[in-house]
Amino acid sequence: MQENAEQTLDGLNEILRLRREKLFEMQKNGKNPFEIMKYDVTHHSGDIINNYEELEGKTVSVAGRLMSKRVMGKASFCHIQDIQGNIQAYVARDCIGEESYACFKKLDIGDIVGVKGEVFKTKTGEVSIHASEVLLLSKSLQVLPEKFHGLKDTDMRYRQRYVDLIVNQEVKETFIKRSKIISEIRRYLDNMGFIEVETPVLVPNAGGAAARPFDTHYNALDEDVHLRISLELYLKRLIVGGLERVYEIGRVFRNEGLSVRHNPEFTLLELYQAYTDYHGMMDLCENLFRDVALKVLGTTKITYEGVEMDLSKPFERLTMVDAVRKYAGVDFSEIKTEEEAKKLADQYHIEYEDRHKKGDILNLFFEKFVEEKLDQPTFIMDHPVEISPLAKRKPNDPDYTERFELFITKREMANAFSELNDPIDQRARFEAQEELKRQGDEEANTIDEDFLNALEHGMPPTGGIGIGIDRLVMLLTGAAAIRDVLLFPTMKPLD
RNA sequence: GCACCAUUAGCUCAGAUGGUAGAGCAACUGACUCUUAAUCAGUGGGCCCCGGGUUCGAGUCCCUGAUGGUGCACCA
Repeated sequence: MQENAEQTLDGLNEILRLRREKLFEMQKNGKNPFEIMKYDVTHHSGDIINNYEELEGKTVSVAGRLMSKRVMGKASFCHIQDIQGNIQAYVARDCIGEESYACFKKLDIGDIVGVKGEVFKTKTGEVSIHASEVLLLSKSLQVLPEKFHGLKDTDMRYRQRYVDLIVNQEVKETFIKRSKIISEIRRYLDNMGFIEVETPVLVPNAGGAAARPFDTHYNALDEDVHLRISLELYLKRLIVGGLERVYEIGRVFRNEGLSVRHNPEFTLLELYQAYTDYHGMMDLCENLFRDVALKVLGTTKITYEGVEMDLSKPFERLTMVDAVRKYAGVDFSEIKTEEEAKKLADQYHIEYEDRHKKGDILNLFFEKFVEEKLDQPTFIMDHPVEISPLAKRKPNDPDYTERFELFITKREMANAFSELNDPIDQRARFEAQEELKRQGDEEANTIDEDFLNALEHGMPPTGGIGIGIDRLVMLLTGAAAIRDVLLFPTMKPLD
């Protein structure tokens, strides 16, 4: 077996060949690093550095990746990297023995090692471990990127995230922060009496949002199925079922383009709360953003791409009609018909399609003139009914709905409604969506009969909200691209 | 899907006007018992993204294609 392995050396470049040869040499001498089963780790790097007073002179053992090595004859320094960061070790021949020191000198950057020794400070004041033992725990056969410039090539950073995580510390911090954000959200909602649920990913009817789904086939039932595009319709069924407060943090899939803020699979939080409305959702959303920022960052003041904001200040609340009036100078409250709206769109050189109605035109004005202005946290409220097939109408203005979207740094961060619970109106809205689909709108919803059946059993008045977790993480970590907050973003295969 | 830009050593990058492919780090050999982008001396390392074309000659110019980045479109 080893002979086979050695034959594979032929095509390799010099550096890779040498590392494999080192490994085979060790294996021949009965020191196969891959036979090491465990190592007794007593401390992590950061704990030692932060608790130096207490640990000085004590013996500790750490384990991690060898990130640097400076050999000065019979004594050396190296850095070991673990989950918390780096710690220096001082390795002297006279302390670990001649044979061990010879092994140490053969270690490569990237090897996994265990170091045991006393905690001390060097002349220059760096907290270090005075090694009494250095063990190779696993061999690295690949070469890490250069220590000073690191790995910059975005293609390789995303495809080989493990390397990115090893050499770019801020990447590791981003993903640790992402994890904290999600656990703080869970803690916040759990404390409010929400229960976390899981609903189907493979669905016969991909509804609850305007998006093209991924299609696949379930062989055992010989049925075409889709990957979900939202969580909405199943969570509302649970409100009908009496669970009162539910949420799900889950992956959804939309068969659409990639961009700096779009990935075909992304993480959505949706929650539904019985006996409240979209005002309740606005308060909840605002408080949630604030609380998470405070817990994870220790402050509500953040800067994203040069935009400073303080999440502790009340978020601006503006209806879509008011926003268009404010930023485009166009007053849709005076527009009564589709014809008037389209004439206005012509004047402002806004392109629309035949099937667009008054509310669609208002939304086009919003997208063209308002979105780009919404840097500070702003709730845009009361969307037209045409673009809100799952939201309750405003009782005194049935062309509009009790809906809001939260915008921060020009990006939609959340979308919420007073949930439509009238099954007859809901059926009519679905039918309008199906008509749009017939007219060529590939993102329109289709009728979900079982969901309608659920509504017919009676759904309490309910507020619901969806929050894009990836974009929230981008905001709180300062990440410029969604790919920087996804461990393994979607990439085109190389072959 | 469209436009523009990029792709050169393991990594980060140079390579005017077409004329034998370069640096730093990493690696290898040697020296060195408090270094830290260690230092000093020496050595090796390349399908210049793939494929065509122009040319006496292409990393460089032209055309296909691949992958990535940015913007647009779609969308959250």
